[in-house]
Amino acid sequence: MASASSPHSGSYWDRTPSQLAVDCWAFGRRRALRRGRTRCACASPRLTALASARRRRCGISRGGCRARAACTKLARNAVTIYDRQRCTSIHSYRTGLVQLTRFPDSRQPLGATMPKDVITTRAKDYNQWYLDIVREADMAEVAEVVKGCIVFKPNGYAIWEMMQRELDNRIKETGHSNVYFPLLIPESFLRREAQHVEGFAPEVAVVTHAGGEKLTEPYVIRPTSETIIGYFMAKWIRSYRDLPLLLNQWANVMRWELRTRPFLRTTEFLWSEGHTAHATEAEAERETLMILHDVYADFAEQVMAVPVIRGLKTEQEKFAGALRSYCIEAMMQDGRALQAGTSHNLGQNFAKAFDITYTDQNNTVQHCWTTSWGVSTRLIGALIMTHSDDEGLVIPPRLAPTQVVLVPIYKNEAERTKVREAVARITADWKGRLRFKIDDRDNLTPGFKFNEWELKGVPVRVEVGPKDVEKGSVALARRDVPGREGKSFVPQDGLTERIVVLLEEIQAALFARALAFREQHSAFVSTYDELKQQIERGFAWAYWDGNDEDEKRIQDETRATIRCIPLEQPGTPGTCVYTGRPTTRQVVFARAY
RNA sequence: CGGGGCGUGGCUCAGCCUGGUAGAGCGCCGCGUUCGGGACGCGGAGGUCGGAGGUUCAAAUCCUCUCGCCCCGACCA
Repeated sequence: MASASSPHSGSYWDRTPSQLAVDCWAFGRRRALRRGRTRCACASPRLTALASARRRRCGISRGGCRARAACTKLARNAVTIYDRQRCTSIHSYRTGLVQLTRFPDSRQPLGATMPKDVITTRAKDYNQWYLDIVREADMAEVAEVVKGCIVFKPNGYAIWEMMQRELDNRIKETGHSNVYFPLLIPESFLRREAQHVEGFAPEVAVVTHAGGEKLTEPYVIRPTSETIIGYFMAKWIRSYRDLPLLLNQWANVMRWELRTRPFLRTTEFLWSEGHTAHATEAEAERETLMILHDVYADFAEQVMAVPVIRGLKTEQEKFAGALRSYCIEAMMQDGRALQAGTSHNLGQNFAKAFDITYTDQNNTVQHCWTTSWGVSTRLIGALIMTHSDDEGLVIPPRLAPTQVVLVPIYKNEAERTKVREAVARITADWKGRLRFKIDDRDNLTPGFKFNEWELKGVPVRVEVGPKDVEKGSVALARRDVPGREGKSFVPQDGLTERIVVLLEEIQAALFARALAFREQHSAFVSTYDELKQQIERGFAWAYWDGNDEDEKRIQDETRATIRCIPLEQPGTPGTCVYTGRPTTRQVVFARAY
């Protein structure tokens, strides 16, 4: 990805809207202008070419212009420069010698704000598109004062609250209780489980001082809570009658990542972490899978409209300290995989490390079998990258904090009164049935509001203007079909019912679209060459009978990993894509976030 | 930790090479005209130029140190 660097470098210019690209600007300070010593500087080969053509037309010899008159003339044909983020003019002299005017073939008026282009298109730069959505939909802001952290702004946090609500319901319905454990964990706790410490040690933050003194034992800021919860479970569980112990915690955790991206990977993130203890392995396994299916996959597909593949992680990819890790994997619009949730059967590893034991019916002391599972604010990233488009965020109706926005339209006081009455009548029965907002800000034009709500992903927009008041109609626009195409005019009668139906229709359409995308970008591969090609497009399904080393080698060579061994297997025999050995097991390869 | 870039009104950035009055657009505030897909005019407020030293009659600009952020890589998923 090119970086937005100084205006003198090519990359900066290459990213400005093409037909507006700009050519050259006079620089130098006023004193220089007074002395007639202004130079014209040009950037990027294309712009240089444009500028020299213009210079020829203006009768200026090479090397920029020195004379005052020439400079004025040159500048008159120049255009202002637009900055990438706001696409606003960043440089125009209104005084002095330099009067910037329109570039002849530019269709945009100078200085006017430029719509569109505030979001980089997906085709141009997927990475930048993602960041643009996060910023323009006002979901989060990079907290530049705290490395790798973000501020969850109201629009982003509201989505998290919706996720919390839905997940919390499911977690409680399946018998779990919420608890809260300390943020700080004695460093020694982490070391008790060998694989666990190996997995997390490099990325924990450690508190060494407090109260003005060095601590005798440092605390780590929890990267996850298996250890401290394990410690307390050991105290709480005495007999089989205390089992199963089913806990969930809503918390923040910290993992010191080197490379971060809003929501997808941040130093601190919010999540739900479940921790349970059971009497038998079978029961723990049942719990692990139940969470995967009934809580995580169900939430992802039914609420987020994100189709997921449920699978088992390979040894390579499993949680540090787990017996087995299961996951749900989703496909983003660039064909890369995103792990949207994990559920681990921890076996007796933590039970042994923390001495979590119980006395069974036969008065024998046994180690418990524990599980843990989690989903995080990363889901917000999954949401964005699954449904959103070049116009902005798209939120599925069941998850949308605001499902419907109503924009009243009027020119004068008389119209305003009429429209307002109609709006009151129309929305009378919305309360309790729809999550809605009425955008009655009167310092903004309707057009601006349409775009803004589209940018923010509200699923349905209703417009009510004077014409609608006369005709008894409204304009109804659906976000999953952006722009004017998604707009239709419908009668006010029965509108509420119509919207309720439409919301479900949008929900289903989003899921169907995401599923179709995933299918189009998935393929079965039988050779290593095919595998290499397919992971450029999306998911590669393949027979697999390799070992850890084979897997690592593939990752080094292709940057792709085995995302999971899907739980649904075809069951038919085939040959391993890498080793050629016969097997019935298929896996999914992909590049991952 | 290596390589690169950047710190100037709320935001995005000019100005620095060649030292001499702090600039623009957007945003914000006020008034007026507008309002069915990103409106416009006029007026206004707003900046110890990241920090500390140094050079100089004079530093946003030159020198030294320092702090911070971003990008690419390494790491992680």
